[in-house]
Amino acid sequence: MTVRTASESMAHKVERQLRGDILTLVLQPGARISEQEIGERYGSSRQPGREALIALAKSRLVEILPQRGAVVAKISVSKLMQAAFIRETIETAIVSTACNAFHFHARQRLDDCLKEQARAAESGNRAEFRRYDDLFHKALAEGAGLPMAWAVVEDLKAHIDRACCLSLHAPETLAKLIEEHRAIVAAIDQRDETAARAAMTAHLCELLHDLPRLEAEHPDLFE
Amino acid sequence: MTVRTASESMAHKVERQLRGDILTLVLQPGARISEQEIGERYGSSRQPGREALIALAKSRLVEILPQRGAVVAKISVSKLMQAAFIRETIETAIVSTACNAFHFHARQRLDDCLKEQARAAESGNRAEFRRYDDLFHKALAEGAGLPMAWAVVEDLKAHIDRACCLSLHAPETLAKLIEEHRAIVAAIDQRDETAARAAMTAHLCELLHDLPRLEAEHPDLFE
DNA sequence: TCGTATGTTATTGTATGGAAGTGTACGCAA
DNA sequence: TTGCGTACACTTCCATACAATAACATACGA
Repeated sequence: MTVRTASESMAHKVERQLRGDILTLVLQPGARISEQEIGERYGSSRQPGREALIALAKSRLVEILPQRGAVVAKISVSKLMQAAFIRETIETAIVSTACNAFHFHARQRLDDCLKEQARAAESGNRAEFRRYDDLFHKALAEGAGLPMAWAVVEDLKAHIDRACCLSLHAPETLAKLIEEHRAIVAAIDQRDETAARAAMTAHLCELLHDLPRLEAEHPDLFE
Repeated sequence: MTVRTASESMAHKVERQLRGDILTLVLQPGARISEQEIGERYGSSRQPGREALIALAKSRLVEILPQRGAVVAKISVSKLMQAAFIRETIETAIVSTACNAFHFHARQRLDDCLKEQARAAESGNRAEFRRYDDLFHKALAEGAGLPMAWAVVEDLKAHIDRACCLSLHAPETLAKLIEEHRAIVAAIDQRDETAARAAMTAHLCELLHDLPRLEAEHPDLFE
């Protein structure tokens, strides 16, 4: 037990896997989880499980009830709307900045992401699609010289992602998302701040359309 | 040992105190700290010390060197500038929102903060002044219906605060800060978004003037 | 029946032992 | 002197033992 793979600590591994299972709704909102249980689930003792829970509680993905246990946080419309608002605020500022100065090597990464994302969309690999979606937004932030901004957004995004997981996007929706990414890149290349901000806003709004329907269909997963 | 005071766990207490000592430069940037040492310093065993270090590493206030120890993060101009940028982005969005709708009970809190802050400024109590400064910004966010936004800003603010701690403000500077707060409130009362955003931007820029001087005077505290 | 007291169980919170990793000092040979 | 190898000290990281606490069930008395 506890054979550490090269560089990643057990605690970090448990945290990463637990976060993944929560974000993909493998662990459903409202589920009770204990440190012990989490440790066993991912092949460790209580201690790494405990650290994972504390870490995820900081992102508000789990709620720790003192002396009693923890539960996977339910999807909160309020938290989701706030996260979406803050995300839009930050990401529009990112693309604004990107229009004025963009690091060369990050520009290349944007194209790579677009390509890989298109491939994932074709093969219907949603996990891969999402991964490159994240990498795209990360590359935008880094290109604008604002890596911390992505760290903030990534944390907020968790609350949005679980809702996204409920609304299974059709292939044409995936294609549309890629097109929106292209529009953002085009606006940055032309240094057109107004267009870039508008493109980013449109891109992020995409996700909120279905929210009322989702809540109606899955009332038990919402707060 | 380990007598828990009602509701706060030892781990949480150690984290709070350690954060305080780092933000006020009692623990200087660059200082090496171990779990053991932190535990002893605040009267606990290694475990709460460890949890505190992990928590503060998440806010990037300490850097954990795997298998080796931890150091108080040096003040990074890059992180500081990014934090300031993101903070300004979020807080201007907050006051924009506040102009369109502001919760009544939070409005009262704003006035309370202004009053208490003025009192702290007169008596020269800087810690108290800061505390009400935070509460003011928090009340703004909550009044706008965006408590999560404050949570994000509060975390980012840490990087800015340490630099602020270096530049000892004169009493007239404190008065000026309060005046800026008043201007923000006035703009919100008049529902003047443009003025509110401008007032907030001016208020936050205040802090960055001294930065080059500070870095020159304390090169060892910077990255 | 209702409310209170008590015991049981599950869980966290804390302390501590031990394994493994990292850097350093030292000795020794070339 | 320089380079190398070994031993050592220090630290994290994980596992586990123990204490404290909250919730629940159950028993008891009014």
